[in-house]
Amino acid sequence: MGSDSIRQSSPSLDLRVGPRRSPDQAPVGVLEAMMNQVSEENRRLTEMVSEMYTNHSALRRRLSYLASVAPCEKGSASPKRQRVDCEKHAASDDEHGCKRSREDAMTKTSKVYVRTDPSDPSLVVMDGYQWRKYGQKVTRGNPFPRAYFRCSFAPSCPVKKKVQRSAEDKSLLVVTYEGVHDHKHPSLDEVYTVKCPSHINSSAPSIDPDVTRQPGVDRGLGEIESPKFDRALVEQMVATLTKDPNFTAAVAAAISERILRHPPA
DNA sequence: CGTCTTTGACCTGCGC
DNA sequence: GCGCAGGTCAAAGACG
Ligand SMILES: [Zn+2]
Repeated sequence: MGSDSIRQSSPSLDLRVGPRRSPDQAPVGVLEAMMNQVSEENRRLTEMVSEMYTNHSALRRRLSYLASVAPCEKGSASPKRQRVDCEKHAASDDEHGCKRSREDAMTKTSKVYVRTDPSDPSLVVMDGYQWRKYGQKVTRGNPFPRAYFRCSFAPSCPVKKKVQRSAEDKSLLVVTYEGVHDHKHPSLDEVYTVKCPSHINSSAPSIDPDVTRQPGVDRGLGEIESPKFDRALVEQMVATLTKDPNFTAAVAAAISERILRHPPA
């Protein structure tokens, strides 16, 4: 739809001259315009994330209030460990006395639900981080195995996650994150902080738009940032991405990390 | 060849 | 102390 506008290459756009540029017929201005476009979308997505964070905080306050008014009780599957259902988003770990022996102060847990294809037996959730599986167990009360992952993006990162298909809803994956990453999100945060000055390396799975955002180089591209065009494109992107469970998982992971890093109140 | 997955063995906490 | 269940280790194999 709006992609027509991208293809219109304005000759006034190729201002930036990189150190190494392939002299083929590739419209550099168009590419930079697209990158600028993507960077703007990325900025909007960040705003969306922070907005979602705000909403989440409000919902959490409300949830804790409701929980304090009417303590949850829904005896369903297993008589013990049922409490976990009530404290699903508990970032504080001192209200229940279960397993806080090893690094108790540093382990913060969060639970994320990801909708996937029920026929897909893999427990891999693409949330942007890099995980290494180190175990799998069949647990009681659930015919589906639980997979154990460790963050392998940074060698010293203490974060672990458990992934298990819900016994009730086969299309639902329950992802339990434990700990806080000691590094940036490889596909979200890093995009906004890492500067890749001379060339674009494509090792990261994400887009890296900020090459055009360095101070002093991205002026003169403002005319492409038509707000109307942006809105249509972003809305289309959002509509597409929200259908993607992997994207949902990535956003959920990013939100969880933000909450864990900056807990409300 | 390095990295990741698989999987059985092992460790640990907890209830009885 | 024993048994059970959850969590982790590590050797072996797969994969690029
Ligand atoms: Zn990590």
